Amino acid sequence: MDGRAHAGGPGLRGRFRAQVRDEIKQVALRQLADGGPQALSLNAVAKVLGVSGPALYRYFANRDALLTDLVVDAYRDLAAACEAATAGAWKDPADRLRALAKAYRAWALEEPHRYRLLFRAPLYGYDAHSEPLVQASQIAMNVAVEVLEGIAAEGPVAGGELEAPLAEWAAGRGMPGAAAVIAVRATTLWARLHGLVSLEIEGNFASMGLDPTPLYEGEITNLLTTPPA
Amino acid sequence: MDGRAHAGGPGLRGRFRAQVRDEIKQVALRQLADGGPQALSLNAVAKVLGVSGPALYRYFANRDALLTDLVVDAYRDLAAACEAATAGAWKDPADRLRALAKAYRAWALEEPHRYRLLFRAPLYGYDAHSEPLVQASQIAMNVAVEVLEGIAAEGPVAGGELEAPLAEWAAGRGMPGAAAVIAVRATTLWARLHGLVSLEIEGNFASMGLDPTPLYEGEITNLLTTPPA
DNA sequence: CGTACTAGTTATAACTTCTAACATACGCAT
DNA sequence: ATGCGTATGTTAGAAGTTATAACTAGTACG
Repeated sequence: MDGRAHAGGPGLRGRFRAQVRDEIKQVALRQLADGGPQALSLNAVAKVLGVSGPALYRYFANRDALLTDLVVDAYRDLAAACEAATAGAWKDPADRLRALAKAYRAWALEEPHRYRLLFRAPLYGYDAHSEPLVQASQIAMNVAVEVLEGIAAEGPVAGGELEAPLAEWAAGRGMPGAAAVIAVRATTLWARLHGLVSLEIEGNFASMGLDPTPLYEGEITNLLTTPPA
Repeated sequence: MDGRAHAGGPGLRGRFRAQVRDEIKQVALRQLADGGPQALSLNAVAKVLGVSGPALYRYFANRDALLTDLVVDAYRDLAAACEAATAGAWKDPADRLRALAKAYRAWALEEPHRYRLLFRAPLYGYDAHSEPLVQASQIAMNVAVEVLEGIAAEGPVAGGELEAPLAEWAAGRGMPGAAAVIAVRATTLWARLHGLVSLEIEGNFASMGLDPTPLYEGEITNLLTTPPA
């Protein structure tokens, strides 16, 4: 309880700590890229970094903590990529939605191991969505919501059974203005994109010898012409 | 190279072998149910079965071989459940499609660990879809194709860019009659179901506090009213 | 009835995660 | 400038994993 600065603070030591954490995650990502989550070994990471085994436990409580951190980072990265692709001014909001879908797919294809990480129950023993993970996943949803809001604010105001819980959810996220319709469309969009991307990166389309690009276009067009709600 | 019967044949020894393999898989599934693929340990399985460690290697080449077997079984089970739910005579083929979606979702919710197994790259080092796995996954597709064939044989004959490869794929599967439209709809159906189911079993909907049932209904209805192609 | 093959055993190597006990070195406040 | 205290790294080791090797016992089949 003395006035000394601890490692969590912004002191020199804290900065070094953050830097090492990043280095560890970088190496871990490389190991994860070839071999999947199974192949991520703290020991191997330590060896690459030139330190010996248990040193890493000063930076991450355990292997799962490192994985969870990677998941959160991945959610942020995906959301950032989608935001970047949809930023700026757009004549046709429909084009903006298409750009969002394209960016989502592109990110997943570029780093399939990280995308896979997102949807694997992060800690099989724990609650599937512990707090930080829920928050991280919502970042991605926010982008979808924002893009869809620009498309059809004039859409049907919805009277479906989903309205109540979705309106509540929207309110809880600080966007009480967002109608339930938007939320329905956002989740539908997310589910469609995830379905296609997931099948694509697992090779299910490739094994059938077909390029799924038209399927993506079809789903987006469908969402634009006959939106749910 | 003598005339003796080997363990693979239908002899007494072969039957015993098959039975033990099944027992192993059963115990493995139980371990997999709580703890995920990470928690599946051959040693632990052996201990449960009352045999000691390396004995299991007489029945499965390695841990991944066992996992692959479980994946194939899961594909067959899922397909069987969908077939059973759509068997018999149906007045309205649309209802049959709804029954298919319901069965697909129900199976996944009943055994999320097995569903997760399906879409996890089975052997990270190998080709994502080695031959037996591709075959197994096609079983599930066949059900979707068959159901969709009954719905709108009169649908638009499709002139999209997907027609050529899909027709080829259909022909290669011994259903040259199936138009490319059907294949497009089948893959779209599969992707939509998988997207929703995947988000549901990972808790993404639950974390938002909403029941995705209407989303399923919406997607199926949409597929019926404005089918892709 | 004997042979050849199978199914089990133990021992062992090379890994893994993670804890404990200990040494060092460095930043911070005095 | 100097020393305290913390953070960081080290080695040792426990308990677990996959997987191989060498060996033993049993049994189905010709």
